[in-house]
Amino acid sequence: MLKIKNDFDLKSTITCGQIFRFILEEDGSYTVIIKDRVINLKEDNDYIIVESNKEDNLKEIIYDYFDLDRNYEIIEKNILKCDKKLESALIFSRGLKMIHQDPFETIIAYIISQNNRVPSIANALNLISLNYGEKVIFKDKEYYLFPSVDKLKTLSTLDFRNCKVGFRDKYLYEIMRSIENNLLDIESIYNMNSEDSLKYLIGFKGIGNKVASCILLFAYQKFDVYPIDTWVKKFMKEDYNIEGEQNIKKFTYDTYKEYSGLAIQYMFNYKRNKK
DNA sequence: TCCCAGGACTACT
DNA sequence: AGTAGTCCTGGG
Repeated sequence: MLKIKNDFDLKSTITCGQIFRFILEEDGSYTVIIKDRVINLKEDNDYIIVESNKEDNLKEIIYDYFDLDRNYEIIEKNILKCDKKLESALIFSRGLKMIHQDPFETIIAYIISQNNRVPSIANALNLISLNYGEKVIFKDKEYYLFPSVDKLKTLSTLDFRNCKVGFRDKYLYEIMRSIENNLLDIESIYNMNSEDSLKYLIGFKGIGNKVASCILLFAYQKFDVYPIDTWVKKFMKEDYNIEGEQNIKKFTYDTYKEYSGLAIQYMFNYKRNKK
């Protein structure tokens, strides 16, 4: 068991739409599956109690995944300096972290996310894990890890289809081929700038602008990249009177520079969740 | 039963 | 260069 103290808003971070596979337990705690283990996190006053089936390196894994070593206070100050109007969104979203997800799992998850709803996406990812991932028993319950690259390489288009991914089956099959013959080098994206990595990802079938942006923000921590959805459009229209994706991109990049993705995430969280 | 929402691809102008 | 039609699933 691990006890952490941080200005970390567990609920917002897990439920704000960055990840699809999490379980809200009856006691209000959250269970997530990270790398090779199942992890349960429970708020306890100023602390978060972390339990897992594997204790080794647990602190490192949690800090890396929830981005707890980054100084968000400085980022918030910088964003605020660029735009005073974001103050209420920043206060509302304090403690929201950008989850550092596994790139491979994120690529698969967001290809499935195209033209799809959150419950269906989660269902497909759970089926893929159930059918091809390793089983882990934790507190008498069964969980399934996300399958390895090598495991998913062995699947046919039909195998993917049977996991309820629909017409995206061929994209997933093709992306596994691209990984297999090194056309898609997952590690190399860490070393690319945002513009190049966006172009690189969009070059693969099944990955368009929105999916690529999600992958870069949520798995590669490229904070100047972000997806534009209806909530972002609504916020930009209502609060800044800006319309059109190009205009939104230009405005946010001019205003928030390298933290555009984070600023947008704070807006999104505020707009979607405030009463 | 039908209808709808949700991104990217393909095949058209 | 821009755009209508199409691909599936789950829920109303």
